[in-house]
Amino acid sequence: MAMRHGEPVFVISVAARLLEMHPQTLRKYEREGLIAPSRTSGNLRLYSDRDIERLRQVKYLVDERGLNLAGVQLALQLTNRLRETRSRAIAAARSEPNGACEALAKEIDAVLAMLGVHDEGGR
DNA sequence: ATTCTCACA
DNA sequence: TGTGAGCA
Repeated sequence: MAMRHGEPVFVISVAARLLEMHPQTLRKYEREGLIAPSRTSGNLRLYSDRDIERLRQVKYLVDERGLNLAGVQLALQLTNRLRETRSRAIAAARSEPNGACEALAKEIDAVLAMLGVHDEGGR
């Protein structure tokens, strides 16, 4: 009934309530380049469930780990590169007999977890 | 009723 | 950082 990912969207008040954050904070994060919600033709911000997950990660990094926004930016970049590297490791594991790539993927998952990525399916 | 941007202190 | 004006 609900497309499991990608597009369905929430206006800022709903997203803020879901995340227990203020709409103002969400706007600021966008200004700082941490998130890029889509917009309606009337310019209203629309947050997808992917955006919500990303925002959850940001919240974790800020509240639990004490990172400032520059730190979050870095963490987000590290997350992207780690995910890319992880998919390569998975692909390599499929063509290599030894379990080295599998182990590598596991290690990457552990690092992603440190960055606040509590994955759904992973990737 | 809500959200948006901009401006001011 | 927060609050309010004026708009869509």
